[in-house]
Amino acid sequence: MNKRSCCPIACTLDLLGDKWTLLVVRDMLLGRQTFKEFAAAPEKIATNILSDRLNRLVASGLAEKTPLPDQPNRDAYRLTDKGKSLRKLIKSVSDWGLKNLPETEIRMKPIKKRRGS
Amino acid sequence: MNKRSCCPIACTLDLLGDKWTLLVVRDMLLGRQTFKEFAAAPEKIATNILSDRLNRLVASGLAEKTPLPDQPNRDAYRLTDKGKSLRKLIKSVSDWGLKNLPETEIRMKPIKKRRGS
DNA sequence: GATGTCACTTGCAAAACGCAACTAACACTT
DNA sequence: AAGTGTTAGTTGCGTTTTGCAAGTGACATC
Repeated sequence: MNKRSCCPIACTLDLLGDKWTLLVVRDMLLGRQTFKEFAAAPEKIATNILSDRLNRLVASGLAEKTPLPDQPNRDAYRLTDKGKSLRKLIKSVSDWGLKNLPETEIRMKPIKKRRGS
Repeated sequence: MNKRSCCPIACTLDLLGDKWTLLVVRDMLLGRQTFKEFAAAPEKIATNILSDRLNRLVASGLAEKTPLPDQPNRDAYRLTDKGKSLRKLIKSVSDWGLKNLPETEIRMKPIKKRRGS
């Protein structure tokens, strides 16, 4: 995508500024790894959008896709270090929402670790 | 808009999750107030989008619109306290961009205060 | 009276989104 | 071997949102 300006806010929004990308990153931070797990989030993302967002995250170096060894034709999507560095940003978003938007609460739980994570 | 879930991240994205809203808030934090000033940002927002985003910010209580006393038919858009509380979130976005995206830098300057601001 | 500025609105084409249906690859059951 | 189920998508298509250019109305200035 072409940059709109050199502003770090504008450039970050070029990458993450939509309604779904950060939610996928949120789920990755909570330990979710497979297509099915992301699709099971309470927001009900459409599968074509999810597919697109996962590909973009990989293309931009925020996540990487690796085959799950024990299950054939299944891939795990995991955050790279660059992707993990979004934790603070997401915390800020979450904190602002909790403080300023009524009826928001944290309900999603981290997933227990699995082999290879 | 209907909430997608009770997650504070999802709800915040319902409000701010697009490519333009946070840039307008950024400009407001830098002291910009009028339609023309927002339209002059380096990202070249289209006027119909700008008009829509200003109305949404007012509707959601993040900004308020007041007539400029000295200039007829001109309005100033200013952040409410709720809107100003986005400063930390925007700082996180900016910090992440500066650290992780090449060729980003802070170039925009705060505007000198004017009467009534 | 003509021109310019500001804050929009309108029209229209292009892109993104949302939903449902479909497919390919493999596993599991009978 | 055939049928069923699960996973991870893709495809089609109608709706919504965006982007761009042009137009409008109110006022100010020349």
